[in-house]
Amino acid sequence: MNIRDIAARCHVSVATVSRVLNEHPSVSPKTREKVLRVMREEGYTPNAFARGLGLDSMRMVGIVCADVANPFYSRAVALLEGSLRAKGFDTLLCCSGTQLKDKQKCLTLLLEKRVDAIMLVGSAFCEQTDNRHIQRAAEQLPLFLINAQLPLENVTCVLCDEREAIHDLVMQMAPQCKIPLYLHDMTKWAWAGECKLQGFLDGLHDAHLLHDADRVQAVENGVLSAQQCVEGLLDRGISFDGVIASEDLLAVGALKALTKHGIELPIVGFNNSMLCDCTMPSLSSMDNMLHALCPMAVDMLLRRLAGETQPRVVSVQAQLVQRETYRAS
Amino acid sequence: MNIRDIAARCHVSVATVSRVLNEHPSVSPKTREKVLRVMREEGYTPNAFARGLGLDSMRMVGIVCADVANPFYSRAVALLEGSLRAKGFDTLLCCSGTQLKDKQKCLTLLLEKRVDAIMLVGSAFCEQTDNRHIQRAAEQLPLFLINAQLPLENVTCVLCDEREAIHDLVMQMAPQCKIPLYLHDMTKWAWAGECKLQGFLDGLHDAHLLHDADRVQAVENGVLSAQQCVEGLLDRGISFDGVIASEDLLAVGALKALTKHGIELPIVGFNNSMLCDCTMPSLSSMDNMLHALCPMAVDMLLRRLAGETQPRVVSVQAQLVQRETYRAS
DNA sequence: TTGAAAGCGCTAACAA
DNA sequence: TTGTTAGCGCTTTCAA
Repeated sequence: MNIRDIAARCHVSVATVSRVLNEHPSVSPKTREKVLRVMREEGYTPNAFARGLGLDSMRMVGIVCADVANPFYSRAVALLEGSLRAKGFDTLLCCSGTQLKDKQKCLTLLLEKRVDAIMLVGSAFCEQTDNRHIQRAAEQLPLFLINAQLPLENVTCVLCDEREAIHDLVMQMAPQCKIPLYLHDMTKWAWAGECKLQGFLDGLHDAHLLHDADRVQAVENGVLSAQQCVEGLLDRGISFDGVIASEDLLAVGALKALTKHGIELPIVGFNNSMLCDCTMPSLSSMDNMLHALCPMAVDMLLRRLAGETQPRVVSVQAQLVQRETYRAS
Repeated sequence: MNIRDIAARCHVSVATVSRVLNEHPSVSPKTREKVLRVMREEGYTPNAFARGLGLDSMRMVGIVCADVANPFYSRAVALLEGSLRAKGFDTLLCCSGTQLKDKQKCLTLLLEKRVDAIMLVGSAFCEQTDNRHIQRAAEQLPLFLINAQLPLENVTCVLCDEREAIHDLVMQMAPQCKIPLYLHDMTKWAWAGECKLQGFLDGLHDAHLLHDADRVQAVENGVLSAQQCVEGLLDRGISFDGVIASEDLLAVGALKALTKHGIELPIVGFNNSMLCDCTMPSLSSMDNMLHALCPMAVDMLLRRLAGETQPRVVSVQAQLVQRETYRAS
């Protein structure tokens, strides 16, 4: 059932049917009613892509993340999808994994689908070496990086300043934590991970705290790994008086280790995930403001599609959400 | 840059370029090379939808869930997306929310996009009253329900038998739990919720356990709500000797309440989410086998697209994952 | 092995 | 207000 069938059944031209579809004003009410009625009767559904072909816009945005099963990404995807849908855009979702080759393939697929824009979620898309695939995509359409930064022409970055977040946190905790511990997720190199780590180091420096080899612990991204790490430190008598983690999951591991040893210390995680309310005591955490970043990115996209020029980088400040494991004094 | 441009630059016809694109054998190696080279030089990207228009398949599947920020749904979406991508299908993601009207709109949108199939994730899509929108969609294309069941023609259901899961769990726990408590998520009516609840009631009956008004507690979907509920019971001196929750989140709340009161009881959650490893003690939970369900659904979809007839309902058994809060004796 | 041309479903410019 | 028609980018049939 296509526009021609409807036109025939109504004894009008396809143009008239098309006008009805697009709510064009210059159709007589009578004709409009007839066309609408027949459409309803026949259960007609217009073909969005046939339309898109001519209009050169599929009203579709490609969202890419490494793995939408990861709560951080799924949150971002949910927020982006919602904002986009509200503006009449559909979401083509690609979980790319972390292999460069697969990420490249995702971008190619999206370009073939002629999406109106691409949003890459997470700093997994900042390669250390080769970012030409991103550059190439950005030459064809608006490309946004969510919570990541890349100095490429035509790439817009909307992110939370995580270096600053951790830096300020160290400073803020300094009165209570003279020898803080930083749990660094080393599962996979990531730009964001490096930023946070740098924030911690800068914080140590600016707060005039001791920086020795034990201050930063590299662990795998999992509760158990963090827990074992912290227990190991305790067993070896390595002292610390507070924990900052690059991920809530790691903070949970630290909390478990400390609780097991009957020790209570300030702990702050990162991402402000649902885990924070699940521990005892509940976990304080840095919120990277996805709920603000994502709608902002969509707004910027719309303006860009409308022809307005937009800033290349927008960065917002993280916010500490205080729960039981740490409160600023 | 389109197929005609490439054809012109190569001094061949568009048909030949098309054949190269589709790896059609009857193109001379020399011609093929030339065309491929020019494509590369010009950075040509074929338009997937122009292709789809003719072939009448967009190689795209619509996945709908109420909210992909919910870890249960995001896990399912991730698994489905991965399986689909492996078979060359892209995923159009729709987070529909729980309003009937929005769900209907999602289906309409997907039909307009001429997706090859639709997968509805979660029992939020089993309305109590009106499922005609699903029926209608299923008349146009293969439609799958993941972890939900609806007695509609042409609708394939792939799910975990959650009634049985809870039923068997009650039976299994009976030696240790004579007066189990069931935390029922009443945030929103859902078919799956009713199934689990029924499973609990059936379990009580078959295990010859007492069924009184206190056995089932309806709570909101959140840690705090469950925690307050259980604390309330404790305060009022209502006795129970084990907790089963319809969601891990609720189990966490129960665990918090009990821990706070220094009480240790068997607790089992549902979904086997990442929360289970985050509590102390770690949470035992029923796994509804999404990692099996989702690839299975995709397999069935492919067979169906290939013309094979498939069973209307496939149901798998849940699996208890034993951690510290409960082990079968 | 290659090319010409019809057709996929829709929009919009132009005519009437 | 309505109709005719030329695209949009690609595939495929039929001929050469």
